[in-house]
Amino acid sequence: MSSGFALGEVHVSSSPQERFAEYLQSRGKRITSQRKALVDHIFERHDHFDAEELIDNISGANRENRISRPTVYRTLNELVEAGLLRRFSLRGRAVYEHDYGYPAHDHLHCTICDELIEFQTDELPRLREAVAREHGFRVTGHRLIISGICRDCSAKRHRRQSPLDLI
Amino acid sequence: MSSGFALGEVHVSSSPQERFAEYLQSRGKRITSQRKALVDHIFERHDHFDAEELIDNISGANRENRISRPTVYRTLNELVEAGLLRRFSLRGRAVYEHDYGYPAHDHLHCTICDELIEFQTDELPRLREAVAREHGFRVTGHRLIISGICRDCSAKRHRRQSPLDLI
DNA sequence: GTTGTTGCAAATTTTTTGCACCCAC
DNA sequence: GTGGGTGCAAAAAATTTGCAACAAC
Repeated sequence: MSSGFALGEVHVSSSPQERFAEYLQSRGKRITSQRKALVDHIFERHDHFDAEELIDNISGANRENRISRPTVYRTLNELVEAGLLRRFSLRGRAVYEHDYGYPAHDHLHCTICDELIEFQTDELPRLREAVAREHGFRVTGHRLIISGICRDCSAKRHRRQSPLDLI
Repeated sequence: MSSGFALGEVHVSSSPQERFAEYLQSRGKRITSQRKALVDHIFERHDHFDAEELIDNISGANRENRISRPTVYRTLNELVEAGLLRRFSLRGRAVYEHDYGYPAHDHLHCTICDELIEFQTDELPRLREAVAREHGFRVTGHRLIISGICRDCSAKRHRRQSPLDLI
């Protein structure tokens, strides 16, 4: 997926690359090859990942143009700030997912295989607002994770589940 | 609040101390002064805390009978396993709350003052089951955190909110 | 007395930071 | 050319573990 940072183009429904470029420019930050490579890589496919995974994948793909661990962490923070990624915490470590061009959704988390399954319901926004109104709370977001055992793991084993349920 | 580990008593609606004692016994684990002190201290009042807070409080109260950091962590894990505490993650570190004698509830999290406000709704369990059924998922729990700005912080400042929204 | 527990120190894991060199603007 | 970025190594923060002394059973 080649994708330059086309700037000065249409400002409607831009790509994540363009959005990130706008964000960087608006802050006087620079568009570097590392940041380009990371955004491209991250938005090539939709799924959940953590910093370690990203570092491994990037290093595996571009052996000579590898990106350092600190830079990956710094860029992930910028992408969250830019509103392109969402971050949450699972088993005590940060997990990221696209927050761009993807409908709001929540997750089922299998405590056995660690898989995240997305689901969507229109009841949440309603509930969110109702609760917030009751408490004079100004909502900016929410995070719902339903934990349990997925269909596959239920079928595979009938052993005890992991005691480590750090959501 | 004095509270021994009265064993062999009624098995209905026992205290957290009793419940923990039962848990320990059932696993061949031992009832030690440290574990007693921790359970007593934790269930003296209802609120949210993290490991560091607990260590500070315990050390402040019992200067001579202080409890080491590793023991606090180990006991917290046991209390979670025993079903007496729930653990989740906020801003990248583990937060605990009672899961005993306290109705199921969820949280509003103020990203400014970091306060947790509890709320309760009977819609969640319904929603949870509906979603789970749809995905062949066996639910063991859930975690909903609605983030935003609480009434007080809204009143106090009209500045920007914290960019660090690691839920 | 046996076996699990504690405290210490050290290791691990995840993430951040200081700094000299480098590169986008 | 200049100010922000990168990579390195090292620090920080949170949590876990190995082990010898110790205490509950």
